[in-house]
Amino acid sequence: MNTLAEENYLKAIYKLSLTARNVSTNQIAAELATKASSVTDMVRKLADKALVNYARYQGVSLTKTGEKVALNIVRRHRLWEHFLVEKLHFKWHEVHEMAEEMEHISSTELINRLDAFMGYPTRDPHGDPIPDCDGNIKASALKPISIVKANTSGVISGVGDHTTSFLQYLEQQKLTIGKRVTIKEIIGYDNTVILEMDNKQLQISREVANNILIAI
Amino acid sequence: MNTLAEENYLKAIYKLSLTARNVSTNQIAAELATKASSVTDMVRKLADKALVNYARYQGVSLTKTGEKVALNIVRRHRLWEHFLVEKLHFKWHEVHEMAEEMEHISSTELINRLDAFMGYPTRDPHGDPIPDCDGNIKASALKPISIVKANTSGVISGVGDHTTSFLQYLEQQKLTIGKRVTIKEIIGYDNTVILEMDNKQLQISREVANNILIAI
DNA sequence: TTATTTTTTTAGACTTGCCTAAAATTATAA
DNA sequence: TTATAATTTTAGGCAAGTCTAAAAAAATAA
Ligand SMILES: [Mn+2]
Ligand SMILES: [Mn+2]
Ligand SMILES: [Mn+2]
Ligand SMILES: [Mn+2]
Repeated sequence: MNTLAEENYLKAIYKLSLTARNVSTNQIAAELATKASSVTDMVRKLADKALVNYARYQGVSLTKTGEKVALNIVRRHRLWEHFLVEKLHFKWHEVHEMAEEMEHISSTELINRLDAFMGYPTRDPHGDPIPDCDGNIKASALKPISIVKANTSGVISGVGDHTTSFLQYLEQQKLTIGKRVTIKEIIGYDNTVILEMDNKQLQISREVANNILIAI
Repeated sequence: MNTLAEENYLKAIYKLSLTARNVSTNQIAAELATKASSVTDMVRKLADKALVNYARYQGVSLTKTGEKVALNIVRRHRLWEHFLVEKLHFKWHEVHEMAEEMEHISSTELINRLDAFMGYPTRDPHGDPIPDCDGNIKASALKPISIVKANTSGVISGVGDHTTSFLQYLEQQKLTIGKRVTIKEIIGYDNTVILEMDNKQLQISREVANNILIAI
């Protein structure tokens, strides 16, 4: 149906569309580590296939069809990540690169059986919601720790940064999905956040607090 | 390391090498449903990478390195087939196409964990041996039913034809891996074989008998 | 052994996806 | 509002992998 390159572009456009209605050529190029001119070429092809809306110099958005395709790729990516962590016991920072390859395995039946095999998980190892087989996805109302008020308590439910180094740091600090934390104080000077977790206190930087998402 | 196309060529050459020392351009073209001229191009590239021995008009053979790479692809293919049947409950005739894609997932650690997850299986759903992580593979001494003498008994342990239609036919007849059969008689006229299995008699054609492999 | 057929390689071309450099357009600043 | 800067597109090109048609080599037949 769609080539590997096309799938990667659609997923990138989907991701960028979460924080912008119209995605720019340069944003896509940065996301995919490619050049703006390559993006222009590909976006034209995707527009010909009616997967994106595109007018030159105006940026790109997914069509309804394009969004469905993108959600399907996201579904595959996240289900494979879940499999790698839950069944093959990889750590949450180890799975993304493998899932980048596995998300392109095309069989729908395969992915639906994988879903069933794992008991229809709703979230991937990083807390991101897994779209169902019809492309429905739960928009989770999570907040970065950095913006909640002092004395608020919540459960770590997602991360805003998926890099290996960040995930490894969180794991080392035991700041993992499902942990309950209470924001005790935000220091005015540099926005350092003082947390309480497991009856112990710990401090995290503004940068880290920005990338830990909690459900209140 | 190697591209998807290169991997497919190496696997094809490996397969053809099981029944010929030097594989011809046309044989590879037929196996991969491509043209002889394309094969010549690719075989040159593989020779440059020291994965095959090649001299024009002389055919192709795998180098030691090339064989190791090929065995690794075969390992991945067969482990994924085993996963699809044993964990996701696909039928043995449904898994080959999916495994054709999955065999190209590159992580060695992934495949080793998958191997462990399934308890280090030694054979794929079609009875073919699975190479271990060092590329060691057991050459199985199986015989087609068509060449054994009357009153021989053996266990179905492999198939010589992996097409969907053949596998479906075998399943319908309950002629599956692990079943014990006794060859009662081979009719001289058209080489029809009369078998006994589960205390019942059944007849199979010479063609079918040729493609059922038994261990005696 | 020479002629014919088959196999394999070469030549030239096409598509996909990518690149650099230059031109066009849009955004920002003076 | 005009000049400058940033973004985006166009133009031209390259590598991988494929194809068709023609040439070369090898195998087979007369
Ligand atoms: Mn991921
Ligand atoms: Mn994820
Ligand atoms: Mn197979
Ligand atoms: Mn098999």
